Amino acid sequence: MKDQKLNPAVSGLTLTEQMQRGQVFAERCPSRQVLNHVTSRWGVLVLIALLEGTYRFSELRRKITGVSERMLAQTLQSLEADGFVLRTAYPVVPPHVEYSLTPMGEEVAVRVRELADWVEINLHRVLEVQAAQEVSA
Amino acid sequence: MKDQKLNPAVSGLTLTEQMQRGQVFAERCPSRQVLNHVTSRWGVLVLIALLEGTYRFSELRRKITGVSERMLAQTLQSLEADGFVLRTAYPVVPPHVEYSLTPMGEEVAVRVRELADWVEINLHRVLEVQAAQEVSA
DNA sequence: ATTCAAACTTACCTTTTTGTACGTACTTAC
DNA sequence: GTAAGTACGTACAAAAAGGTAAGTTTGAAT
Repeated sequence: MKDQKLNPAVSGLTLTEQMQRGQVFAERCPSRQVLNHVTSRWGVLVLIALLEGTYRFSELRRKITGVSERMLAQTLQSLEADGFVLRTAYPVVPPHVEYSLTPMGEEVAVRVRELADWVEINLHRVLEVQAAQEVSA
Repeated sequence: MKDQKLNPAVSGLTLTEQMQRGQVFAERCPSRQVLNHVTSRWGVLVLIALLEGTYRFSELRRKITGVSERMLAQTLQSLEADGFVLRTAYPVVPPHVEYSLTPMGEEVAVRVRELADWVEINLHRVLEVQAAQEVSA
């Protein structure tokens, strides 16, 4: 009931949400780990890529410039373990494996993409700040 | 005009945004670095914390359980360099320094918090998936 | 006189993450 | 018959991130 004491941007959360909120600040909360998976260097890019549709392993590798096979495999596995990515393997030779988002994966990916979009769109503002600080430094 | 070919979640972007989109997939794009700053282990937590208001260094340290002084200082510096965090030092002894979000910082932080909120609120779903996979593994 | 507190910085060391290179199994292309 | 493509696993090495502990500065409290 003392919601108004908080920053206005914080209001709009239900009581349940309020109670859940703040757990990330706790050291041992598993939410930190899940968050680390989706915000990991390659996790972010994989999620955004898969929002566009289904991709094969090597297609993803070509799309996400700079990932090693090892890292891509590892990232996909952790996202699969969290239930964000669906792996479909067709038992043919050469192997054919498709990756897509689960419904839950889409939900996170949308948020991740919004963040990435903001960064891309506002990148020039950040670069301006950085440039301005170099001068005054 | 062929927006409909894309995943519906992707539409709603302007042409300019469409053109900017995809730069993150390029290896050397600076947006990747900025993204790494805000999605870094401690960066996420600092941004969310500062959405609640202004904090002093040691207050942040107590709030974000598990950060070392070294990491907190480093994180704050990179966020300041990107123009997301405003550092205000009062020349008194002992030192008094306040950290808050710049307008630009609030914009990112809101997105970061939405992502973190989703994770916290849906954590149980993730844990259920993880538990189910352990059985079948 | 000694301790404490703030907000760091620095040196040193450990842990985690990431990359490189190679191996695998099988088939198609040259 | 040799190379290439597919989707990885694995060993080793380098790089990056992170932690620990100590030092700094100055005034106020004990």
